[in-house]
Amino acid sequence: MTTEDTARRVTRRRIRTRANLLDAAFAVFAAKGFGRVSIEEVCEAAGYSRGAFYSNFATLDELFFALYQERADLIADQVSGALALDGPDLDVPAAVDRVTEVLLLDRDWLLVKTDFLVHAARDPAVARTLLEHRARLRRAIRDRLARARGHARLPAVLGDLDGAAHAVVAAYDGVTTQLLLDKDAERARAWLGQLLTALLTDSGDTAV
Amino acid sequence: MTTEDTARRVTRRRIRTRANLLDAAFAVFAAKGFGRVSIEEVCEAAGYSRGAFYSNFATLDELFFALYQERADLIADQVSGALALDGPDLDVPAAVDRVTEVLLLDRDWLLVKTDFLVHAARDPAVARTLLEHRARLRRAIRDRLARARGHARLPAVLGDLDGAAHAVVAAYDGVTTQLLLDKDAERARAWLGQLLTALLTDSGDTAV
DNA sequence: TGTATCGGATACATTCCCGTATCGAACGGA
DNA sequence: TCCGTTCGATACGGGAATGTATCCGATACA
Repeated sequence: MTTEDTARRVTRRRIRTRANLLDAAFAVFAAKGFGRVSIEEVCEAAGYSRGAFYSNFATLDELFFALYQERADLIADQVSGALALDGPDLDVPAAVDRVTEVLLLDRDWLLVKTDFLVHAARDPAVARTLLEHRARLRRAIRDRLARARGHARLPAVLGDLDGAAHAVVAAYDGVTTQLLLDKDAERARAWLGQLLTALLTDSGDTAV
Repeated sequence: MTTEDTARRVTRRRIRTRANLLDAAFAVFAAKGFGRVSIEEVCEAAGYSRGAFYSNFATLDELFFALYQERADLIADQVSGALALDGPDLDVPAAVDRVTEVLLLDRDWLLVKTDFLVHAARDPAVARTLLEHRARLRRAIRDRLARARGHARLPAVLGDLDGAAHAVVAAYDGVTTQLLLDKDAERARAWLGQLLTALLTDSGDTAV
């Protein structure tokens, strides 16, 4: 259990401290990579002593987990929101633009997210969490595609809607990898758009 | 400079030791992740003392770099070989099978490669090396596609052959990410096959 | 086979970081 | 305002990993 079961007066100060630690940790992780960061560095960046850290977290892993959870939830909401904006007809380029705004724009988040992936790849319990987040993302995409059906027929090879959603996520992951290396966000967005168009349309037309 | 300029008698023993250190490091990195591995652990796994390490490498980063370079070259050769097997007509499923055999089967390599990606994402010099390796991979793919042209028309959205090669690599990266999490290599291979079919064929037919 | 050089083991000093225990101050409720 | 609780700072001991300096056995070459 991460959270204590004993009932305690939860102070505002505590909440603020915790949030500050998480924010500082995000910045430090993004800059140096999770594997190269010490507890002390996080505390220093946040302006606290190690006592504050141990009062809020048991290990750096625990903090990292909480950090990921928090930010991933935030982003999942934003994506859902961005996908919900359209009416019943799916304007692929516009939707892709809005979504990539959320998903590809913040390089720091990509870095931290990839650190977390590496972490999860070696820890089944952590992997489960990440897989759930990805499933949530796919669900949002699938629902969006379902609403737009009739306008865009999917290529048969992808199978059903779940297959298409899977493909979208794979394309996102692939573009992310390249973006991490070349840092060219504009190109990445254009690329993702092309990939999705190629994947989601039957004929390869640029408009759906 | 990594290699010394001074001329020295290069002993066989040295070569063997270096290779042993690299092999041991690969295993340890795969198991624990680069960020969580100490120099001592590598030496212990290889059956040497730290003296041997410092005699061959200056830092753990340097070893990691050499390790990646070595293995990546090996794999690039294997991929090129696997792609060269076919005749002028491109049998997509067969080619994909042969290539994924190399690219997706060794989970340890995927883990280490992702560690290296994370590393490269924060170090431009390292990133350059990784980008070059990816460019080499794309070149092999592009050449293969070029040889097969006329049989398979590419979707217009991907642009030219380079675009198509880029898309193939992106698909590979995307599938890799998922594979790291669910460890289902069989599914990953099937998935990659579907994605490539969807990306590389104009009509979405399963055969080219 | 002899010998000069090389490679790796060992020992050491040092630095960094961790986790805990304790204490004073801030806080929230009455 | 007062008081009990909680939060975070400080101080401490300990462990682990680092990098270096030194030494001895292994190795290549005559």
